[in-house]
Amino acid sequence: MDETSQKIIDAAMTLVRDKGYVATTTKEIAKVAGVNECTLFRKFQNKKDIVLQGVNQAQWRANVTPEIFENVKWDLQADIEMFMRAYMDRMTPDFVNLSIGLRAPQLYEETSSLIMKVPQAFLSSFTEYLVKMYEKGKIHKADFAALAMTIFSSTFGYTFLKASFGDELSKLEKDEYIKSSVQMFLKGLER
Amino acid sequence: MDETSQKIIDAAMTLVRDKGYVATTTKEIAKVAGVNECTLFRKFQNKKDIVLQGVNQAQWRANVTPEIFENVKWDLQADIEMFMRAYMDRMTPDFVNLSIGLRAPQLYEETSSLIMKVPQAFLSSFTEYLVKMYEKGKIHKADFAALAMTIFSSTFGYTFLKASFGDELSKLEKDEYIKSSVQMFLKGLER
DNA sequence: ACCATATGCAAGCAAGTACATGCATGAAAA
DNA sequence: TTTTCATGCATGTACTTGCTTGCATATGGT
Repeated sequence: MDETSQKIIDAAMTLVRDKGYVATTTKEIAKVAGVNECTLFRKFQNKKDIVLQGVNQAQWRANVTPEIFENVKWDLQADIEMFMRAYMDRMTPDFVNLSIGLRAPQLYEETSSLIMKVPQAFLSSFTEYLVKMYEKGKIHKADFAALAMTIFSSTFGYTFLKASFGDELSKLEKDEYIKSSVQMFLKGLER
Repeated sequence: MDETSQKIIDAAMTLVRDKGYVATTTKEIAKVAGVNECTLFRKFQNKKDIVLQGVNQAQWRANVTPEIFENVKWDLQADIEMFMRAYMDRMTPDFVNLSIGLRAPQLYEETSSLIMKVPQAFLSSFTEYLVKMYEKGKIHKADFAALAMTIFSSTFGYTFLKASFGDELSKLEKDEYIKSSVQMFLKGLER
């Protein structure tokens, strides 16, 4: 990837994040990238191509993969905190807004599976973790997929609400939120 | 509000929900409403005006207000279930998608406070409820604003994820989700 | 010195977009 | 019956949008 193409992709992704795919014009992409508009079409087939190449770059993805949950300590409190923090550290407001900016009918088909990968990675890793904790006798029997969904939803929900409304909805800091949530989850899980 | 204007608003809101504000054209609004395009501009100042009048109509809002939480039973399990169900019944996938469709730079300033009202209503009502439950000696002392945020986030998160990905992310039904979540929340709250 | 390549610049094009207007028509109110 | 009003229809306007093209210039490799 040459420097010019990268500048174009970065400009496009930034704009999509800030105003959405449809509202992002090729003219503005060129301006932000500091290149002439026709250069866009020499480097890429069309506007959509720019964004699709962007979403396939590591730096324009929230890097939430099953691997980041590898070093679990088999301590419920520490591990749930780690899971939540791992998600929140990677899924920054920028990535939340980018995911929403990509929600255009013209793109949805090609990006939705990619966008879904992050929640999927979290959910399956966490469900697996709970099952193993049960096998170790550390938590009592329950519907682990459902509990994983609850804990993920609350993590996702907080992240999304913060990205959308900032401190206007809740002034609660990430660390406080995690701590207080985990306290409640713990008692519902421990045997 | 005459019938024609209402048809125009309904068409506009439906399209904004399905493809977003910027991608929604006046031509298509007219087509879906079954009127001539120029009629739009006889009834409304401009495209934005149509949508703004729409968001100010009750039927285009998820009717989540503090009043819906009035008939609490002061029974933790029943009440949390009621709170979650009340939100989910009103905040349908259609409303979730509409909220996202309204996220356009041209509209954001005038609609964000309206969109935020629903989470605000839920959060403040639920925090208030927890405080009263504490005063009644039914739950132990905790950071009630934080706990309310956790429970709301998980409710919001599930609703949003379902609206976005349907059953592809989780096949969990609403009722199962509520039941399983509340079980976990309960043990973390009860004294 | 020569040449390939990348880019800027200017112009343009076809389609689309929000919005406007003058006139005809039909239905309802007077 | 006459008048008023809402609407359709056709046409138009000013502007934007994605995308293209031909030519000039600069840069760096050989």
